[in-house]
This record gives sequence, C-alpha cells and structure tokens, in this order.
Amino acid sequence: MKIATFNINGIKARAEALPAWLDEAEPDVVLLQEIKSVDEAFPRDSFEDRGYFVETHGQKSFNGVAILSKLPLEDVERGLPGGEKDDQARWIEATVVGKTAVRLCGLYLPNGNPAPGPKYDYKLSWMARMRDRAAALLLDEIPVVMAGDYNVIPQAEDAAKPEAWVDDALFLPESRAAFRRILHLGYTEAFRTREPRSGHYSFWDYQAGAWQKNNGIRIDHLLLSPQAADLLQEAGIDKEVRGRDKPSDHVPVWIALDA
DNA sequence: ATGGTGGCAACGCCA
Repeated sequence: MKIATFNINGIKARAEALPAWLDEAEPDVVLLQEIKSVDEAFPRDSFEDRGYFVETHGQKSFNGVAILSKLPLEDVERGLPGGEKDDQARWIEATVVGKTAVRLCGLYLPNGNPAPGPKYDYKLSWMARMRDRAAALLLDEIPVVMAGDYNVIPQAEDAAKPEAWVDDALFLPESRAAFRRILHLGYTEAFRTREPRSGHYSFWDYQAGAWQKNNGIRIDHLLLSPQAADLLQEAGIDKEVRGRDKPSDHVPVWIALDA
C-alpha cells in the first residue's frame, strides 16, 4: 500500500498539477494539506473519476485537510481531540483496510511564526494535544500512520541552510523537542530510516529562488506506530514535482507498506 | 536586502 502526504497549497490552484502527479505516482492513499477550501467546493469528481474515495475537513480560505483513497475509508473523524475552542481544520483520521487495517491521521501542524507570540503558543499547545492523541493511538497496537505537514525541521541536516532558521518557529529548540516527544512515544519517522539522511527536502519557498538554489527544508513527515514500522518497505520524496508548472511549494513524500 | 512570491478572496491575511 503506497501512502503519500502532499501539502498542495490550495486545491483550486492545483487543479492540473495534482491529478497529473496522481496518474503517474499511483498512490493508494493521499493525505492532503492546505486544501484552502470548504468541503462543498472541493472538486471531488476529479478524484472519484480516478477511483478515489474522498473525505475532506475544510474551512474557508485557510488550512483544510483531506484523504483520497482507492480503498474505502471507515470510521472517519474530523478535528484533533481536546480542541473545543479550536476552529482550524488541521486533522482528519480514517481507517483503510487492505491486507490489514491501517489507521490514517492526516495533519497540518500550525506554522507558529512569529515566535514568540500567540501563534507560537498555539503551535506548542496543538503539539501537546497531538502527543496525547498519538499516545492513545498506540494503545490499539495496530498499524498507525500519522502523516502531513509538521512544520518542524527535526534536525540541522534537514535544512540546506540551518543557520537561516535558528529563530524560526519551524526550527526552535522547543518545536523540535515537542516533535521528539511525539516520536519518542514509540513512533518511527519513515524517511529518516533511509541513507543518506542529509540533503533531502520537501519544501522550497517560492521566494528568492529557493528551488533553483536547492535551498530547501524537510518538514513533511510520516510517523509510523511499531506495527506500521514493521511493514515499511520503502520511503521516498517526489522532488521533481517542485520543478513543474504551477507547483505547490511542497512536494509529495510517500511510503510503501506491506499492508 | 525588513524585500522577495504565491493563494485566497476581496483590496489584507497567511505562509
């Protein structure tokens, strides 16, 4: 089962680039972030015509997550638990059943800039809530995949110019520590199991020729429960997507699971 | 170098 995460930066703006990538990469499951659309305006037909089931959790203008799956999705849940006052659409869960059942979590973690400030406080509180949900998911002892735009650069080797990010919410020590606290519950960050570990990125800013200079960062991650990590066959980043017409500033990151 | 680029949606906010 090929499972991908892709921050598309607007579903309407990616009306050509996203289907083109789906047709060539043929993922079984895609976790989308920043659909920037309400559910009613999401172009379901384009994906249903390609054989995908579609579940969305959108909002007007900003954020928004979705799941596309060639296998039916069950027990869909929208919103990260513990956020009664949180109206931002950043979390969706569903179960997909292939050879075995896999619990999928699609997430768009808050950016948090500028730091310090209320946006950074929101990022850290959201990560604390995510840690609670991640811990609860482990109790089921089933394959779990938590994938999305984490807005966290885990290590210096995950940035072309780490010195440029030292005061940024994506790379501050507190952000990285909160990421490790989730990881150390017992999750495996799939791409980090690959060698070499440096020089691989999933985001290049639109500004200042970041793509042309390969000035990227790796912030899109797939975290696997032990039962999912046991099934991991392959992990990759579809870097070339960034060089095409009308690209998102992120590219797809994917895994193959024996599931 | 306090700009630069892009999306959404409406002349500003977010990344």
